[in-house]
Formats: sequence, structure tokens, C-alpha cells
Amino acid sequence: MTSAVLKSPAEAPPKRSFRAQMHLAREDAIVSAVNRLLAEKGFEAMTVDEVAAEVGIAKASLYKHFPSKEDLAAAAMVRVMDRARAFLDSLQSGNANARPIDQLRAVARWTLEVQLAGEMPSLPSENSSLRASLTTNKAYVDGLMDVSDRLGAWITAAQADGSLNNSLPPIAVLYTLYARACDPVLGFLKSHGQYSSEQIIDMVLSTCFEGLQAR
Amino acid sequence: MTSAVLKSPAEAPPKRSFRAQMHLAREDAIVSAVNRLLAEKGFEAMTVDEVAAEVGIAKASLYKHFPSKEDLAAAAMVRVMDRARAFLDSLQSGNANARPIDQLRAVARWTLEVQLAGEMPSLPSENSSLRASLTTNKAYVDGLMDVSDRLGAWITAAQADGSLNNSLPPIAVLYTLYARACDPVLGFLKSHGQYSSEQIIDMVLSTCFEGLQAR
DNA sequence: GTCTATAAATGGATAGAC
DNA sequence: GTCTATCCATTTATAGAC
Repeated sequence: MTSAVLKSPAEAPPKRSFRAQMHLAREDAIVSAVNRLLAEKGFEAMTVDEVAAEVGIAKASLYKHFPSKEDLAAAAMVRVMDRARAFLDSLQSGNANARPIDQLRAVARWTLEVQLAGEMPSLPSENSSLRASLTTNKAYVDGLMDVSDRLGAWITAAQADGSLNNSLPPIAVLYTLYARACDPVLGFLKSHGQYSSEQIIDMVLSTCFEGLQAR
Repeated sequence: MTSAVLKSPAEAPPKRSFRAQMHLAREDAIVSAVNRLLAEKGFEAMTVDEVAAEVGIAKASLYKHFPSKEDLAAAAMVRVMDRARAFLDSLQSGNANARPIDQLRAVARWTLEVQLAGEMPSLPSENSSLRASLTTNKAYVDGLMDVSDRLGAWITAAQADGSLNNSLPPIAVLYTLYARACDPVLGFLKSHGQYSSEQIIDMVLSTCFEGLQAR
């Protein structure tokens, strides 16, 4: 409480770090709330008031951290992208000699798990103000390109080893995987009530990789 | 111009019909505009002002035809459902002895064509005000159930004849087909620029029915 | 940085003349 | 039924005290 204690030599560095950590923790709480609301109702339907209420701070405080609603949403998108990159890291270090097709399947499974957990922001519609904001956000664009490059390497490798349909352009495969991360089928089946999360994920993974037709 | 001419016995019935037709034509123009805007930006981002501007009438006039924005959107959803039912009619009368799996494929192709034409309204997010409005709209619910029943019959038939993966619950197949009708992959590939509409449809149909994995 | 209070703009819906 | 003009709630964003 007293400045003598707080400014003691041993505590001085932790004190700056503590404040910075509080700041980051607050921003992380904000981004988490935004992320959840984006997943639940999308960018247009989400209001800044809701975000402030969920975090438990005043709206004006939000604007001290992020200058606009678009930046708020962009921060959530960047964080999801970072989570994806971290997962790709773990895949590459943990199963370096796994088949490329299995790595792709693991990535798809991960995105479905994130979506079922209510943590996958829905895609901004093509002419959203968010879309324009994202394309000028270096952190987001860089993250997206990194993810695309790493998935792209697996896609071409899987096509080379004959496990992935090589009559499909790699870009079509990539976009298909991205789209599956927001597949409304998960929500349909969840609200249908009859299947567990594991069953839902297995079914969607099956239709994605093996298709609807019998083999 | 004179009432004597307009009220002549020969013209009296056409006159009422003419007015009714004008009314229906106006409403059809409204629904078309709504349909296009729903496809382009979704329910939340679409404004009633935009609809009025696109139709070329005042906003207040819109509200003489439809009592709320939700009813406006519901009318567009009902019309899409009616178009789908008409297409199912044509399929059943024209190819009565086609394989069920091919009928399902034809339906999927049709939905992709509608989407690429910019005429497929995007799904309302789960907790949208539109969703609540639709569930109490008899015309919509009846149409949806009719479509689901007819697709369901083909699905179980295709599973029985061994052409459709019978380890998938029919409801999962049905939802997968519905979701493909709004698949963002089409938009991705379209904006990518390198493929024609026909190529895009063939690729998405292939991933939907044959899957990503090589056969 | 957090708050309360408010500005500024938008959007859904309606009043009332014609 | 169509229009202009307006209401009113909501929403993004900011001012200014502490």
C-alpha cells in the first residue's frame, strides 16, 4: 500500500510487470467476451454494450483499449488465428512423421471442437465492414497466410502420396477446410439433441473427408 | 381514363384482376429485393431503407405490404422454399425412375446454382429474431417440412440401395445438404477468380458427395 | 483507465396528407 | 397505397470528471 514497500528494489521490476500483466489480462478478458459473442451471434448482431456488460466494465473503458468495434472483432479473429498456429505447432512437433492426410484431419477435428465449444467466430459476410478492416490488419493477414501455407504444404503432400483427391485444386481443399470450421451442420445437429459432441464431430469429419456417397 | 370506359362490362373483371396483379407484382419486386439483399449481406446487415431504395418506393409503403422487417425476410424465405418445392416437383415428374442418389445430387446442384446466382438467402444465425419469426410462420414451416420429407425419402432409399453411406443418420445427411446450400466455399472460390461457375459447382459437389480423400 | 453522461448517427416503425 | 416528415429506441463513439 505504501510507496516505500511498492518501490523497494526487489519489487520494482515485478511492479511494472504486474501492471502490464493486469492490462493484458483485462484485454484478454475483453477479447474472450468478443470471441464468444462473435461465435454466438456474429459481428452485426453483437453490440459493444453487450461486450462491456459481459466484461463488467464501462463501455468508454472498452474504447480506451480498442478504438472501434471493428478493431475489437479483429483482435478476436487474430487470437483465433494464433490459437490455430499454436495447434499447428503442436501437431508438427508431436507427430512429425504422421501422414499429411491425418494432419489435415486433426486440424479439421480441432476446428470442429473449437466451434462446438462456442469459441469459433462466424465468418464476416463478404461485404461486411469487418471484412474490410481485417484485410488491412497485418497481424490477421500474416497469421492467415502462415496457416494457409502450412495447410497448403500438407495438402500438396497428401495429393502426392495419393491419400487426397488430386483432381481438386489445392485452393479448393483449403477453402473447404476453412468453411468446415464454421459449418452450421454442427449447430443443427446439436440443437437436434440426439447426438453427443463426439458423435457430431465424427459425422461431420466423415462427410467432409469420405463424402456422403457410400464407398 | 373515363369511368365509362373503365367500367364497361367487358373490362370490369380484368380491371380488378389488373389491380390485383399490380399488387402482386409490386410485392414480388419487394420480395426479390429482400431476397437479393439477404443473400448479399444477411438479415442483420440488411436495412429496410436499402430495401425501399432498391425497390424504388418509400419505406412507409413497404410497411403497408409487410408489417415488419422479420415478415419481409420471412416472405423471401418462403419464396425460396416454394422455388425448391417446384424444383422437386420437376425432378420427380421428369426423372421418376432416376436413382435416389442422383436426385439428391441434382438438388444439391440446384442449390449451388441458386447461391452462385446471388439468390440464396443466408441462414439466420441461431438466436436471430428472424429465427423466432420463422418458426411461427406456417407457410415456411410447412414448406420446410415438405422439402425435408421428400429429401428424407430419397436419403433412406439411397441408403437402402447402397449408394449413400448408411452409417450416417439420415438427419445428418439432410442437414449437410441444407448447409451446402449456403456453403461459403462458393464465395471464396468465386472471389478467387480462377474458376468458372460450372467448375466451382463441380468441385463443391465432388467434395460434398465424394469427399476430400482419394477414392 | 475507469466511470457517468451525452453526443451523433442509424434504423425500425408510424402519422397523416393526398 | 404512396408519399414526406417524424418519432423513438438503439448503437457507435466521445467528453470530461475523478
